[in-house]
Amino acid sequence: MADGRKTVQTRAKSDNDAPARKRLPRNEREQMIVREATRFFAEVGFEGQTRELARRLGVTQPLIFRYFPTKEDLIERVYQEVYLSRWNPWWEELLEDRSMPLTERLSQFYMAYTTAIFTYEWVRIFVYSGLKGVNINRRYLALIRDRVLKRIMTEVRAEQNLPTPEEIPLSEREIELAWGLHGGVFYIAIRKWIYEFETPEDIEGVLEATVESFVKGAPAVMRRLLEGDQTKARAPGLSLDNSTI
Amino acid sequence: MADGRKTVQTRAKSDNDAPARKRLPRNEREQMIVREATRFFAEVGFEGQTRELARRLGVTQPLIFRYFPTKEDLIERVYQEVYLSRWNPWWEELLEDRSMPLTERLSQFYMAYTTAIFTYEWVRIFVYSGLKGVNINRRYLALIRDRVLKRIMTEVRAEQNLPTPEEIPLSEREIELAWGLHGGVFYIAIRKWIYEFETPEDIEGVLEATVESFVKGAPAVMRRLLEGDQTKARAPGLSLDNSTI
DNA sequence: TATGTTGTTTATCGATCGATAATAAGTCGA
DNA sequence: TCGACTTATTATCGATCGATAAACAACATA
Repeated sequence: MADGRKTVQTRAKSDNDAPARKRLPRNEREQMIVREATRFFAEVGFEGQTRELARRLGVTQPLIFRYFPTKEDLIERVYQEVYLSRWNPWWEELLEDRSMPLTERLSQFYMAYTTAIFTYEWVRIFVYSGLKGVNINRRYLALIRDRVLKRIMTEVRAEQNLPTPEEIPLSEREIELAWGLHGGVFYIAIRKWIYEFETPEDIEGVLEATVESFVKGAPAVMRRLLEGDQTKARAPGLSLDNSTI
Repeated sequence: MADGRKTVQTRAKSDNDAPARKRLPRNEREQMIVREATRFFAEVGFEGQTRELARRLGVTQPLIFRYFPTKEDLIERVYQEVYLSRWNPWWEELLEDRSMPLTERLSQFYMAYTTAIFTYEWVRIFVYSGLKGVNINRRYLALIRDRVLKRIMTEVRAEQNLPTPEEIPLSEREIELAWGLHGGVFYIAIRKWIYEFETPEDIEGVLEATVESFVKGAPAVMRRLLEGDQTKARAPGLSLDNSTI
């Protein structure tokens, strides 16, 4: 197996599109490794073997360890590559731009958000690192909660002329309503990248419908919650309440 | 390492609660292995090593292979253990029991559903097998779509006196609305078991609020969709439409 | 108590893992 | 063109993996 390949080994595996590869500048080779490692670990998980990664790179396995002291260091770098600076501060401004209808804002936000992070690499590495128990995930969810969900619920309250969070703090139940929206959206990515199940080709239309349903459904629940009905009793005549006609 | 432990090895690891263990009946030992393997693989993934599993069981590693020819066979058995017959046919009847308000039905369904499958083992093994590309996940999601989501949307249509699926088939967009609800609910389990993030202690209340929001929000979107407005144009005056007052 | 059956352990194999050291080869400035 | 520097490969180590075979020990039966 190591016999007939020796002469060919100065080139890439010969079956692939990989170009000639010898002796790249340090930065270039490093980026190449990180990029391929990201794809590789996203596909097979962090137990993926350095030899297989090297094979995909068209280099030998010890070379990886000339760029990253340990495999764990490489993984850490992959985390940075995936998570770092995919967050767009403009999203937060967008959500509270009241010159625009709330439905429009939410649709635009989720279009921008999903466009940014609904990728094979991001979603799978996020789930893999979550299963592994890495801290990044908890920090990220806290970010979502504080910068997105709380903003959304604040805007829904404003839209309905309900008390501001300064007057009456957002309840856990209200945050959970927003989690319902956000989770429903993210579950599209899970269906696609984790379970490889069918997903709509027209994401934009689905997001708009989901957002519209949320904006029309959540306020009624919030009003009920804010009116002090914290019990588990269903409000009577509930199914009548939404027949606006 | 194999020295001082020899005499102690007839008992369990001695630091744990594991009782004396020698010479169990075949069935009993087999069940014990499957149960511990389920917990073990749910925790560390299917790359978890048979030696560590054996250590947790308080037996030697080769013993596992006297009950399961290969590790893959054991994993297959774990799949069965986790997925098999956790489906309750009564759920389907519940969803279409029109003597009950729809909100009530959906709340009861999701309470029953989450009680049945929101466990550490189920959720994590489901995600692990999904990442692995196992077929079970796609089959399961198809089950959810056909037996749950389509039923839900059929009932929402009936509630709103909209055409039945026999008259006008359910559109992909409507199914996606239901996926939004379902995904939002399942995301609670993901937050808890995959990301180890905070989740509400009062699941029932959250489910009721989420369901109520869905039942009040989805019909408006569906009416718009069924009235032929399939374009991406937002309906004018949308944010006014839901102010029922 | 002797004996056959079967659950369990001991010992070990071959493959594969991350990682290291030594060597080869490409590149650039003098 | 030659030597210093850097990139990359070869060869290999020690640990660990799933799996096998042989020896051991508990239990039922006579």
